[in-house]
Amino acid sequence: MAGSHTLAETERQVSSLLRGMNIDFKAMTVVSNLFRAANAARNHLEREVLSGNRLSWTGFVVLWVVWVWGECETREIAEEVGTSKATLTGVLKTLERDKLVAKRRSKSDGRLVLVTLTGDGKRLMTRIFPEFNKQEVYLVSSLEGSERKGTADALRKITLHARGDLAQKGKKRKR
Amino acid sequence: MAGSHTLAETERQVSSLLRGMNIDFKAMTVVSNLFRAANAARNHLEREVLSGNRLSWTGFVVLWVVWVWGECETREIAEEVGTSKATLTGVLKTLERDKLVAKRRSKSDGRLVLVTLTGDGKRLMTRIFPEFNKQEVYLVSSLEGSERKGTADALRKITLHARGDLAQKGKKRKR
DNA sequence: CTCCACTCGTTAGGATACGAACGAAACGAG
DNA sequence: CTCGTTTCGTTCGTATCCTAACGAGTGGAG
Repeated sequence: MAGSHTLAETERQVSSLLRGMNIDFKAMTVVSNLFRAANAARNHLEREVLSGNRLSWTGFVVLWVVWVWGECETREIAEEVGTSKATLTGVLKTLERDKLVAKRRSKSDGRLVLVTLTGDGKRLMTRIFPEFNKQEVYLVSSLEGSERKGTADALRKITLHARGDLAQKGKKRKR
Repeated sequence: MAGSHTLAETERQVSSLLRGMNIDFKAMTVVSNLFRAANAARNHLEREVLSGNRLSWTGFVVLWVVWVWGECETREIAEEVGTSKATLTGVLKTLERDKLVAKRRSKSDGRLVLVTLTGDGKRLMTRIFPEFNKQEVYLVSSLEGSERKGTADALRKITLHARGDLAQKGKKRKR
């Protein structure tokens, strides 16, 4: 988790390996810092908030979506959480086993499955979300107010850009 | 993956659920955008570069570390990659099966295992890393030059802050 | 030299993750 | 109504991913 090597050291090594291949180190730095930060933040939140409550990261995100938006179709949850349908099936199985969510079939469309929070699920989220947000505050506490907005904006741009070609690919798939 | 709901909508929902509990939405926004961006970027890179080469994300990162730094102890790789030792064992097994890395025991310390890239591994990295970097450039291409530096700096701050308590916990574990 | 605490990598067991293939349900065209 | 297509969630197979427990190797204390 540490990434003990300095950026400058890494840069020197990569330079000598790819001499004359025109590597953009600035871009590399932004992207690698993105993954380092996301990893570190996720580990922090899992350690400080989730593991003590027997919750996985994805399990928590699923609970959060259903908690905020109420009864959801599983395809909506998968979309919002950012996992495949197959993964969500497994995560919901775990959450259902732990009595945190309940599933039922839609009456208007027999293919759909609707998910709701149980009483336990609601109580759990009401209890731990404030803790979770407290740790979010901790994570960004080394950033100035203006820096937070700028960072959030930049991250949003990266997200949209990365997803851009995804939408195009979806359209192209005509068969 | 989409996250179709607006921030304002989400904020309204969360507000009504936690009325009077003092949630910091700015911090929530930064952190959630961090995860969205990292997820989207990772999916983009897996789709555009890795999946065509039968490489998993972690497998690629492991190859990258060994490629840049030369023969490595497995504990160093795990540290640098950010996974547990147990996970690395499995990933190395896959990479070894695909003839991309080779392992050998250290002679000076019989507990250590040293990992090197095979010829195939080196050729693979020499071929795909420029592609990978090209996609990194694509990912940050919507950011101004100054914005890139600011974002990288902010992400570095978050990483260090998130890891801060980890180091303390490590020290406390006396037993 | 003999313990013994410590550090390695691996294993065991369970949960998460994906693409591909599948069966059930919905629904348009004929 | 019937057929073909599409859209669901699930299942299957495989690969990550974690913690905990483990066996082997190390090295200091006595």
